[in-house]
Amino acid sequence: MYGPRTIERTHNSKPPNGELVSADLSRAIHEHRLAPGTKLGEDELADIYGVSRTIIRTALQRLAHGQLVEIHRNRGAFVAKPTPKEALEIFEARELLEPRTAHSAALRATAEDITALNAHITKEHEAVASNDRGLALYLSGQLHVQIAKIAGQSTIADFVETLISRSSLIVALYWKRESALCESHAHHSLVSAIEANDATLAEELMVSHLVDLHSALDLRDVPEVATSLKDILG
Amino acid sequence: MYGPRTIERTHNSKPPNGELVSADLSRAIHEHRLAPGTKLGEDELADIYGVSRTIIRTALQRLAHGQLVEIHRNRGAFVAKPTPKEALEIFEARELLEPRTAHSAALRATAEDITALNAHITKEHEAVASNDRGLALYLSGQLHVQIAKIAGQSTIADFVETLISRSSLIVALYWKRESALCESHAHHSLVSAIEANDATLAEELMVSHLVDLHSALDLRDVPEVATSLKDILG
DNA sequence: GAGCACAATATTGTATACAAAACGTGATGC
DNA sequence: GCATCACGTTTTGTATACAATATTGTGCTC
Repeated sequence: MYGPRTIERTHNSKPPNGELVSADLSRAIHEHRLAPGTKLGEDELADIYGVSRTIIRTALQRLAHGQLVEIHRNRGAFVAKPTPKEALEIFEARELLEPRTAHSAALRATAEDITALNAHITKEHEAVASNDRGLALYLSGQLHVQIAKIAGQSTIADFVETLISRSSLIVALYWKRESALCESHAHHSLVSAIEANDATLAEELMVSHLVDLHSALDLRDVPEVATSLKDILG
Repeated sequence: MYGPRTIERTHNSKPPNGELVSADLSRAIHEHRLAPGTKLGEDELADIYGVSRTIIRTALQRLAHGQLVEIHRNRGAFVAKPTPKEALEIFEARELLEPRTAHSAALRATAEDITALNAHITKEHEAVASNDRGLALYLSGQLHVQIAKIAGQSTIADFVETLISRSSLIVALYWKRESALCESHAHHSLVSAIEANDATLAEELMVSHLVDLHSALDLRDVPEVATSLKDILG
């Protein structure tokens, strides 16, 4: 089992459009409520969100572009399942981009940025404390996104955002130790370095943090989590 | 004037789907047949391509995700018009990613890769010789994409691809000298370095090539190219 | 009973119909 | 003369209907 796989629409008064639906699905994937390989049927989603397939379709296409879902023609949409090779590439890309964003962020961070980062860390702690593994995972990724945005290079921040999203899938598939998110410490010292405007230290901490994450993956095994039998036996 | 703004569908037997339409539009933007700011009306495009608005819509959304077009809710889709700030960011991102791809490409290039690169260069020369500025521009960008793909990091290659696309818009808006594409030389020496597996040289050549391109832009002026009067006077 | 052909079903792809929002035009009032 | 408002037109947003393709189930043949 893999925990609840339900998607629930938040009870907003307004009918959701494609953007909202994709955001909601994206969040569900981040939080591991939707496992890699899960089929995302259009009619099913249309029922859940109370909209027509038109909306669902645009949402799925949006997610497909971010490579969070794979769309196979005439076969439907599935939560993406990065291969070990792709996983490796994604982490290599992160190791290329993120140290630089940490460096820039340390140089550019304003007082409000620092406040926001610390608030974020607090929320992370709360999520861990209340055993909400999904939320903790999501927030953990979002901290990296936030740092990239502070760096003030929105183009690269966008890239980092997609890498973080896909990393969530990778964690779902290849994470080694069940002990899991002991990374709060890393995040805390990273934010401290940014707060102190110590760019070099921030960069180094980011490198080692990413190496840590990377080394906590087991990319040698082919993952067969929650997939069709055909994939396993084929 | 800005050259012909027509979009023409290639006479293929099969009716085009969203992917084909977006590829066609993308190419038209690359080749500067569609200027930044041009409105892309759905009905108009549906007529041109002989499909329903459904297809056009998915194509436009796809392009919007790649930031080649901007979609304003209830107002329609327009060919994107990067600001000077965005243009700067895009070139900074290229300067971060592409030297590394050139380096890796030099190490990894196979005989077939080299053949393809040289064939590409030949096509570039032909385009320049036949005064097909649009095609020359397109091919010029594609060489960078090809190098990124040879580097074998598909994630980063995707990033480079979007950066190249957007660079085409930037050239349309901010290119300084009309003399233009004297870069054939740069491409030729770059490919030679890759062919010789000289990674360090390839990286250096890429850096200087990008600096060259970058310095050929005039990012201080706010561009008002081919826009509606309202934009200018608003 | 195994394998295959074919029909029934379900799901996606595309086109169209309808609703809502923005735009343009022209009349009206100051 | 200018601004403003109201109406009609145009264009986009959403839902639904229909077509095409894949999947599943059934029965036939060997």
